[in-house]
Amino acid sequence: MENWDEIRTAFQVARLGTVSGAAEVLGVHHATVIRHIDALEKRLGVKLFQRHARGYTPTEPGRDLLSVAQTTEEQFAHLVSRIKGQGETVSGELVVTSIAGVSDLLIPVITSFQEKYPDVRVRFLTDMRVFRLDYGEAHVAIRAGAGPEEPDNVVQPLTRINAGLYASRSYVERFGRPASEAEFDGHRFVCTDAEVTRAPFHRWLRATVHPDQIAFAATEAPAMELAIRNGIGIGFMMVFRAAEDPNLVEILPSRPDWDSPLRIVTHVDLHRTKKVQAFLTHLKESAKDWKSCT
Amino acid sequence: MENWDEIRTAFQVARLGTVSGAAEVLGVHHATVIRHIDALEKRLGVKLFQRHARGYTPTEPGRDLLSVAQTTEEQFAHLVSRIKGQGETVSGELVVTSIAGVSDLLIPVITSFQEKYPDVRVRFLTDMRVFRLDYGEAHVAIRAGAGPEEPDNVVQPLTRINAGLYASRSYVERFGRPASEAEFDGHRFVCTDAEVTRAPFHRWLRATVHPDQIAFAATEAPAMELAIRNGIGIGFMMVFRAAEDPNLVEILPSRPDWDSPLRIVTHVDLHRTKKVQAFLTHLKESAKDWKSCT
DNA sequence: GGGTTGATGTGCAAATCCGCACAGAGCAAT
DNA sequence: ATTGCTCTGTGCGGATTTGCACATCAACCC
Repeated sequence: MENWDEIRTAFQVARLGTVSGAAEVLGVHHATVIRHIDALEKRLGVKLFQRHARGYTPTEPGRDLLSVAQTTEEQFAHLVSRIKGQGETVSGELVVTSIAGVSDLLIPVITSFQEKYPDVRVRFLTDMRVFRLDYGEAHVAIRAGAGPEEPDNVVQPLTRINAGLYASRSYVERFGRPASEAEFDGHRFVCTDAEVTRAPFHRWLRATVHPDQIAFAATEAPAMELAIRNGIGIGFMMVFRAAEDPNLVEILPSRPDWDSPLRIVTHVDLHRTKKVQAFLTHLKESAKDWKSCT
Repeated sequence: MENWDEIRTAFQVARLGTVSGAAEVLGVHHATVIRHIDALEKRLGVKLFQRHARGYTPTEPGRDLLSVAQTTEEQFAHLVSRIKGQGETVSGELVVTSIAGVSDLLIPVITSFQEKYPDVRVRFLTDMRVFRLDYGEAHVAIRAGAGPEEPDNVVQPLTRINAGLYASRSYVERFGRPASEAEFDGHRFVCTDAEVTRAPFHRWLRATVHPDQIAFAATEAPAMELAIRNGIGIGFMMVFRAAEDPNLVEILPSRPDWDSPLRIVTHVDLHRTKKVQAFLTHLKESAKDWKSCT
């Protein structure tokens, strides 16, 4: 069955009983209605209406079409009200993606967001690969650094995430605590295994220490953290994570060039919706509290 | 929601994920599909798809539209198969109308027709007024005489229905039995009360006997029959009805100009359908058996 | 890395569709 | 009976829609 518009026209004719009435409701000329009916009947090979001077009386197939199209119209009306309504209400699905390193920060934000908007079903995705917003894979992405972005993505700065150079107490007791970069000789370090990294502190560490001093390298941040906590070597950790562990010692004072900017990235089409906007404001509000722990 | 065709276009795009694929399925150019989507989104004020170089990914409203339109397409497909199928099968409703006088003949025909086609639900209407086939009031009408018909009605002769002049035995015992029209003086007659009647035998009776001889007049045939049976006077009855009553005496031999032709009338649009054709052949077949009792 | 494939997006011409005007016909009421 | 109103039906001019061609871009394969 092709041409749903003709079904809609026939539906109004069957409902109202006259071509003129249907034309008025549909907002078209009555000649158009006649032509739609003629075309539809010709394709079906069945008369849908008995024509007479007082109007069109639906035949049995016409009454069948009437009842089917009646429910169709109601379904479409519900669909439109849902679609138009959901552009203004905060409900449905919200897909958030981020680098794994900040999931500890985001989970409380998402939790409180869900408490504020119970109708929202949040999916939180973390993966090695970068999710593509223009493929509809996520509504909001939290990314680090100043990498390139798609042209249709709107980028907003969120906060700066501070990294610090830490070692465990057991490491310090065994190897001592260097007072500055000059005393790094003979020390062991923990670094990322990835050849290319956008994290500025890792680039700094690579440039500062000799490759032989890298005692442990891993691709994932949790493994590196565990290595530092177990005393394998000195390495970078998020300040807010290290603060929770009294067994860690800050080796050098924090430096601004170790900071990594966090960006909020959304697709331009989704950025305007109330749902995304609600999450963005909630996220930025929550980020103010992060300052205290970074 | 106006313009159901655009919903259908959006449905195919959401289902297939690409504009090109939807265009091929719909049998239109892909530019048309793009314009339909653009127009629909513009009117809804909501993006239904995320556009990217590999195709269109439906957003949450787009997926909602997909599921709604999916069921719509199935409903329409079922509707079309029902409509196209019912033009070829004998099922559904069949409305038959006739003058009240021949209902005794038609009821057995309808009964055997229903036994032959159990899926058919027959409505048999008899009324004083003439039902209008072009208003869709009935599929088949059985009418008497050669009255005028609507231009779109197709007329077929069914049979000739014979009327005879009868009186009850009690009347004959009391008033005698006229051997011919010449001996009608002093006799009492039963006739229709309607000023205009299409029945030829009633016109003949009006023209033959003096109005004062009409002892009983009624608008409905059963009343006249009862009057004849009760001996009020001489009157016309259908031969097939009088044959059942041994208490009736035929006054004059049947004459051809008393016959009334029965016509089958159908609307041209409905005449082609299998359902109507099945009833017509069944009716004509049954009418052959009537000859024996007329 | 370059060619190829298959996708989206846009200007322009053609075809289709729509609206207007008018004719025809039936019903109702005066 | 006649007038008036309403509804269907059709030819024609115009406007919207469609199709075509081409540009562009991303992904894939050799």
